[in-house]
Amino acid sequence: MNAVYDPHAIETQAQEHWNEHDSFRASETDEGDKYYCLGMFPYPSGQLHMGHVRNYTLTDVINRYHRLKGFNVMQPMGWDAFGLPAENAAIKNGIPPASWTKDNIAYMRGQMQRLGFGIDWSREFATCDPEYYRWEQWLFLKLFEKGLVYRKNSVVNWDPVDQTVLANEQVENGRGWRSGAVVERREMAQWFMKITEYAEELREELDQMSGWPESVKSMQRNWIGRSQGVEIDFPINGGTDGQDTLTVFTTRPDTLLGATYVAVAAQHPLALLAAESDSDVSAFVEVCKKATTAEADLATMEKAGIATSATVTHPLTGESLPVWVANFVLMEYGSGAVMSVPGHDQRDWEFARKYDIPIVQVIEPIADEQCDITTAAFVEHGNVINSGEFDGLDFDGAVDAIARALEAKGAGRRVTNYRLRDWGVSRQRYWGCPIPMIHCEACGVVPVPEADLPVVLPTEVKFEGVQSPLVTMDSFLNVDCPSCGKVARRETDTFDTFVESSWYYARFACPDADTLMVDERARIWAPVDFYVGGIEHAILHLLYARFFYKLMRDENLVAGNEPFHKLLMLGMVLQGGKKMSKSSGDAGDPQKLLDRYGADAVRTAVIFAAPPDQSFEWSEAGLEGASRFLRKIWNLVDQFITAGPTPKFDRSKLSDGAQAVRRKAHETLKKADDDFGRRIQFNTVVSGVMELCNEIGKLKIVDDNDRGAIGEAIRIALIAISPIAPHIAHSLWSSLGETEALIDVRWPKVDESALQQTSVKMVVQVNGKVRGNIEVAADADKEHILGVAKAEHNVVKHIDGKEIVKEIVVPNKLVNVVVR
RNA sequence: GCCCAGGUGGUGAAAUUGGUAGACACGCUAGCUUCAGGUGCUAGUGAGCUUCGGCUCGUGGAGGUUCAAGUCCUCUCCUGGGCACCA
Repeated sequence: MNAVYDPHAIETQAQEHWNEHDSFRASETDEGDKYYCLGMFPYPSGQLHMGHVRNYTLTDVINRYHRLKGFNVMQPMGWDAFGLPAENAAIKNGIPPASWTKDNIAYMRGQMQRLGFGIDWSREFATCDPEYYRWEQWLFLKLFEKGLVYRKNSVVNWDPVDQTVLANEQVENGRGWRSGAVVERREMAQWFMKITEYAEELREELDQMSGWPESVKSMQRNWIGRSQGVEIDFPINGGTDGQDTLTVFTTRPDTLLGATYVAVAAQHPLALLAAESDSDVSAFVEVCKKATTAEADLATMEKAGIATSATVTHPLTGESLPVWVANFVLMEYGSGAVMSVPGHDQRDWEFARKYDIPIVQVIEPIADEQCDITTAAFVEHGNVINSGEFDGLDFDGAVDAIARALEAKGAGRRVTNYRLRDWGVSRQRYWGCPIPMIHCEACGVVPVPEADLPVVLPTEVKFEGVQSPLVTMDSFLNVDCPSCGKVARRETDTFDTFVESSWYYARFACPDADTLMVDERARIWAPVDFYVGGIEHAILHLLYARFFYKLMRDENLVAGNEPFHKLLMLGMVLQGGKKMSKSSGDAGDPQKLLDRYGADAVRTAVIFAAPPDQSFEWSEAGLEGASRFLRKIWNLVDQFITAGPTPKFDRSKLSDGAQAVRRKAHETLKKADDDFGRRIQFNTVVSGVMELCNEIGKLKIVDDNDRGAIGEAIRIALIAISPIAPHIAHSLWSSLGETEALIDVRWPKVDESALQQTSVKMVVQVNGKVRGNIEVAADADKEHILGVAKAEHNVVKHIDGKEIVKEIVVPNKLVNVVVR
């Protein structure tokens, strides 16, 4: 072997070995239980950033560890290839999105190969391949047949200057990012998937998903947002046949008698009706149109509203309540109208204060809680007051009594409501999967016949302005109506790119399946055993993917109900305290780090920097240390080999020093196994191996028997570090004279006898403060330990002449003597 | 605004079940080696005090539970992620 660590030479060699032996080719028939750990596939933005390196290194570590444990591992890679950045590049540079994307993929694939990931490249695909996206078109048609897909109007951000729909990201302070024009809300017919049909299953199953972090399950639960309450009909005074009741949903029917007004969204039919005859209302509705569709903006904006001349009748008291139009009521949620109880809802309270609407108290506290509705709403549950026959009831009693009273009058009903809305999948963009629908003047909307799939997205396009080229492309647009045969127009909207990422993990099982979305191999590899990706995907992507898995299950394509058995949410790699983005420069580009330090050092540094679930600010500082550590291992093994081959050894005849190193080696092996397999914390594996190497380096070897034990310790260090730094481990392993390549080796067994200690060090505390250290026999009893502890000279100083109140002995850890 | 995380030395972090806070590294300081160095090695490195034995303080902040709290409870501040058309 070379005496100097040369990462580039050994990394090339190791990768050549793996390629020649097809080490990462996954086969359904290989021995061992299948294991499928997947990192969320990347958007091919140009080059890898450190977030990618971290994600796929972690995935590679987990998969390589499972290889060592004898599993049949499948590690694929693909490309989430549709999306906005490709269009932006096309608009800016005139390069068609398809070729831009292809070039990016080629470059990033090269970087991944350079990093030595154990990927089965035979399974690679990009979501912009028609052979891939044809199957989501196929599924969409199936769902259309089943009634799980429908079309309705929905609000988008409209840029009146560029005449285009904007993504929320493209709206900056209410203005279009390119034109600077004030963005408007505009209604458009869009395709929706009925994810709400699966809301209960998606919610309920979370309780069984023990492999998912509680935080993610909690976020999803809140997102689905099941709430039980009552739907109440308020008759509209002077209403017409078409519009004679206003329906609201509330989770607090116990406060119904405290309602002093009702509020509707600016897009609500009642608001639009009022706007026709009232110019002030009309002006307010216009102002509300000039707002983005983002919920965060709605929630933080100044609450505002306007009274209409309309009134409704309280279903129980018969009282007349005014109807207000308010900017904080969401048309998308519930019925787009709320009853307002300013005494017991803080937002209603602030609104009532602002507009001088009466505030009535109908709930009083049970215990000694603060309640003064002149200063704030009282939002806790309590007992009903000022509510006639319902007075004195507690929350449950009041909900029940009021619901029954409403039901008896036919003015309300108990319902379960979900916050989750159906998934709008239409995007008015070019670079996406065409929605397989046809618009015929005579027949209306007609699905593309299955035999005509895929509807291929034309890739030879010229961008003129910001509009999708499809809209003006006759060769794409014009099509014979499948129903009547007359000339019709294709749908020019494409799918939300979340559709592609909702099922790609199953396609990796069988990327070449050409007669089915996924074939029987998906029943072998799916579900994914371990899914790894950024915490920013905790809700949307993971919820849509779960939804799609159930859709595929219902088409008899996959086994089980959930796509991801275990889930690891990575913290973000930050830059300047923020999520890394393409625009933040090349500081995140790993290329120059790879060139300078090599793949193993980059991998080790990114693993050593922080535990996986923690966000961290990227810095190159760790590279130097990682590189130094690898050099240290190299030199250690080099010195060892120079002294000759590894002799056999008798574990009973080791020197004390060699015995201690051997114990450390087996401790490290045991801890690494636990860290890799159970704790999913790999930075401590690196530090563990560092400690082991430090101890090996310090030991003065006395004889050949000791040398045998050191040879064992070195091998343990190499195996333990191999998932993280596989190239150097591969190289040194063969330099040690091992004939089997490290990639084919199995994780060794811990020798429990090596872990045994004859004596243990313990800490002695007096009143919880450390006052000394003692060493006692490992099997010493409590009395003996206490005796030694109380004899320790510094302990004596602190207990002398005091009364001993309590003595606590925690075996192998500490003694605490409590004195007075 | 709502939901979910996180906050520990100069820096990245460790402390797994309530039991020695700061392992392992980076950086810095001093010394040695080499000497051209992006080299290697040794020692020191939380703050303050010290009679050099030790002592006091210390995990964003305030309170609490406990023999014992980074860890559990209550409140609070700050930072990050998500909020349905960025992926």
